[in-house]
Amino acid sequence: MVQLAPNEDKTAPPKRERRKNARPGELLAAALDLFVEKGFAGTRVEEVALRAGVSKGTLFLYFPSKEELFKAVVREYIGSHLRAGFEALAVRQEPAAALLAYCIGQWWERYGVTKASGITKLMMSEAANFPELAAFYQQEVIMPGRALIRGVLQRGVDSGEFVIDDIDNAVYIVLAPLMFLILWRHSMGPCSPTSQQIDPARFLKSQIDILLRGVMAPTHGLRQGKATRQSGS
Amino acid sequence: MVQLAPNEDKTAPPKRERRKNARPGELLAAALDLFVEKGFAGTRVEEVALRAGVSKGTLFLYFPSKEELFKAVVREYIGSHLRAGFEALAVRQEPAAALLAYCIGQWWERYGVTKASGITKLMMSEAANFPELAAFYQQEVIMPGRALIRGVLQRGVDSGEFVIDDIDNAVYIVLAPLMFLILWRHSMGPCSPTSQQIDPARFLKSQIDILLRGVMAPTHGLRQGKATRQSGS
DNA sequence: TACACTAATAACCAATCAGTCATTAATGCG
DNA sequence: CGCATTAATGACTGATTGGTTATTAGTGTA
Repeated sequence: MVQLAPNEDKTAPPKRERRKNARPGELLAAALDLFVEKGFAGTRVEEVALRAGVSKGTLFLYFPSKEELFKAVVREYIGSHLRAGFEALAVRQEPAAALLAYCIGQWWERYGVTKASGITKLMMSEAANFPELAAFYQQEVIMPGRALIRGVLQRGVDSGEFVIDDIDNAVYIVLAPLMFLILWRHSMGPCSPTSQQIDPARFLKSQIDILLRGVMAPTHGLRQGKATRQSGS
Repeated sequence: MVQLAPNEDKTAPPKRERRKNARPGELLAAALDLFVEKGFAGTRVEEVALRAGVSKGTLFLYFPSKEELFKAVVREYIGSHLRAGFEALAVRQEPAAALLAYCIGQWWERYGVTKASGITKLMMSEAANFPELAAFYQQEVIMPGRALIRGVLQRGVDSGEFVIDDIDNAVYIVLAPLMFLILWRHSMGPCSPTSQQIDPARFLKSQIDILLRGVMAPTHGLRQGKATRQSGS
């Protein structure tokens, strides 16, 4: 994998490697790691560069500033999930309740549990200090995300499955537990005694059951008593 | 109000004032303002001192470090609310559902809408970067807060009003929308277009109605269809 | 092998900030 | 009034960090 340079016959890799097309991806991956771990302000660009195996100067060769580096991370690691969501909304034809459960499940499995979800926490944390980043995130993530959930709910209303007076508020009621879970996982969660840990799957299931009960039209089912109950220790 | 010093016959107040017992409170108030506005790491102690009308050196005369200053702010502005909560739990004898609604209402009116709630957002934001502060907050706020809500829910279970299998999870289901609301208000909220603003009262009412529906024992009422619906534009 | 091109580097700059300390000046007391 | 006490100051330190740039060294080509 590492080509031996003849400068020293040991296993020493060459000091400088020219890999112009590999650098951006490696820098983005390193930046994601560190932004999630330490926040935007708390991350030093030199550390990002070092983790990506280059010097600080090289980083600025590929991204003009720390802010642009962050924006690139968002585009790379969040944009794809949103696109997948809209794709699902377009092609899946199951009932709206199932679609909602599916979306939330996918959101958790493919985003919530990953490192990338730290970006959401980071934005909530630092939006006030970096208004330009906040505006970017608002435009690039929040508005599409809200539109996506709104689309799911609207479909349920149109088909008669759901009865929702105030869809805008309902969108937030869907979002709140998801945001809370992410926030918790990336902030106080790791500091909590293990006895008080949140079980994400159980928490989400409870919330979704309660939520669906609240929006399902009376004519539709979901009458199983198991809704918000689990047998748990 | 300002005593004229004879050094200049203008309205100039004396350059130095000795007010040993007033300083801590003024510093704490200034610190709350700035911590909430800019976060812990983002706040400069000199700025806190200046806002309190003293020099940086004076601040360190009363608080040995920035971290201790923050802890003092938490004790001053959050501790009191928790004590009030436990007091309410001890003396109020209404049904548990009403007590829960009362607590949440009070929490919002007396904490959520105030500047102090920014501390909660701040901790969620910066816990990862300041483990010592996180541990302090865990001990001083989260554990008592959780115990408080747990107490309310437990009373409902004991009296037969509520049926809750997994009380620990239920505590988080009560907490999540509250945390979300605070987080939103102090982070992305101010960046949102006015058309997409959250109406806190409506949001909370919706969530509580849904929640109560989920935990009320079948024999108990709460059968009014108005639960999660409002006539809204 | 010699050369041109440019990816990569590391030293450098200017700005920022938590915490210190010698100095200064209110204040209360005799 | 005059002095001792101590609250308050602000200049200073040392460490950190975003961003710049002159220099160095891989790489492909002839």
